[in-house]
Amino acid sequence: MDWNELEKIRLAKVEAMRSEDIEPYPTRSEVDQTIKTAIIAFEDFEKQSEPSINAPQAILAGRIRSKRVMGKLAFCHIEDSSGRLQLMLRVNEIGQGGLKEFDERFDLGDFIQAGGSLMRSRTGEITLLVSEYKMLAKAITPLPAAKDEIVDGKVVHHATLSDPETRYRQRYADLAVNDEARNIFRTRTAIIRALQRFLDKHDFIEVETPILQPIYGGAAARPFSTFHNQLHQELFLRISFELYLKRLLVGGFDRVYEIGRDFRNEGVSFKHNPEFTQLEFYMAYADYEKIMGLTEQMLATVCDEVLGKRTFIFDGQEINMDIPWRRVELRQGILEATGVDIYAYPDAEALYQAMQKAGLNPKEGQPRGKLIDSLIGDFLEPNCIQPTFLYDYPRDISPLAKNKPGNPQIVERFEGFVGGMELCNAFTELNDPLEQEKRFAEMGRTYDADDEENHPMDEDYLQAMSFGMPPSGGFGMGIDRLTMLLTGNRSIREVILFPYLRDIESEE
RNA sequence: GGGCGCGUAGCUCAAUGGCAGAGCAGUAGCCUUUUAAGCUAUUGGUUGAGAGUUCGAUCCUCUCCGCGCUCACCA
Repeated sequence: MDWNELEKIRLAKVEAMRSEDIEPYPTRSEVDQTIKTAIIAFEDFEKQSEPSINAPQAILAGRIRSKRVMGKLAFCHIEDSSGRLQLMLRVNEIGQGGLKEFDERFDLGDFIQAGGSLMRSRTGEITLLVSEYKMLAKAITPLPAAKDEIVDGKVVHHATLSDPETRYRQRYADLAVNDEARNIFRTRTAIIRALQRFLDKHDFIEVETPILQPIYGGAAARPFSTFHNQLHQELFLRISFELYLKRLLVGGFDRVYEIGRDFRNEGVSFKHNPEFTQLEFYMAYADYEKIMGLTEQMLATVCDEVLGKRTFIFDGQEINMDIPWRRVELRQGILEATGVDIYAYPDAEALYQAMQKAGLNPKEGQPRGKLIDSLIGDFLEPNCIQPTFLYDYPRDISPLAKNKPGNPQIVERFEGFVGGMELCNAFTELNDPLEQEKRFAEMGRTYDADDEENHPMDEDYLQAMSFGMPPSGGFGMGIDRLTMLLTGNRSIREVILFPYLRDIESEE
């Protein structure tokens, strides 16, 4: 490794410690509690009507985040994942040598273990008066944070790491230094737990299905492909879980869900990561109406449990997740927004002409479904700031959804929009194997033969359907998007620990 | 992939076609209740990479790399 000047100075400190038989990376620590438990213990001690003479003792460990040495006395703050605490080191307890050692060998970013008794400093801050300490792990590279200040209990950063590229590439440094970043991922975990609790409570079971698949499907997207060396077989990374989860409905699991990673070989942007996390669930004997209700309930519950309230701010707007959501029939929504009645134009050419007449600048050569998709994206989605369901979709873009009785052109499908973003997608599942086979074939005709979004015919899936699948409702939702909403982030990179970034060309 | 913008010390940022600066961090001191500690002194740069214009380029031009925003594709 190439070390810079600051790092060489710290390496010299490591050498100096080793030369005195002090291990800068000891194998074990004698920590006996977290910072949080120590603070609580001290507060309890103070509350006693007749305080015992001896203040609570603690051996704590954490990363040094600030350091103030003044002659015969030093303060520093250490941080573990439970919180932050001030240490006070005095020659009275640790001697001249002990303080000098701390001053000369310990830097911001180092992990330290400190034992002593808890007290309050003159300014009233709970502080560990240190009687013994040791290095737990020396940091060679300085953390990028300059300094933090605590104002009214809130940490204020001064010139901290803010360059987005460095924050994503060196997420460890970002997390070590930026509390807000850590909180985003705590929230993300809390969201997933809340979803699992909700679904578990509703008698769903969580399952795992293959990520490597011989045939991809369940969504319109280009896959990543890979190769099994020994089997000499091309495999795809899944683009959805749908087809496998529905096989489980055939198998007799009436309520299943999976939370996991999907992979789509598409453009990368602040909205799109090549791998992203989805929740899909399938519920036997439910239809899309029932799923709509469950969706409202589920997301309201997640808000309650994660945020403690139903409202949050996203992109400057307060969003209210109370039940019920606004419901807009797709045809009606498009008619009101653009004046185009999609039911009046049953094929791509007619719809294209109508859109052109309405001055909407449609793209040429698109199948009808894609044209309708673009109407949704351009004219409906941006206006769905408050939670909204669009429902009843054209069958062209929904090959796995069931027809609405009495209207063969429409399927029972809805999408949920929040904050101007598509959040979820659900439908009454098509369970007629013959109809499904027809739909797969239709897709093959609709798209060019070389269109990678073409749904490959999945014979085994049809085989499964032919055993009989109960009438069911299915649901899919982007966890990253939900996290973006609930943490108020417009960029997906803020809510993925290690977002995809281009390789930096090595300078060899 | 297209368009626009950005890239300067470890971090956050200045600056100028003429010797590249500040705060914090670092280093050496002083300092026994600080918390952006303070005071004194001080180190630190291939200005993203490469080429061009120029007496002289960090600045102007071009190419490349990366990031951000945006459009396209999608979730």
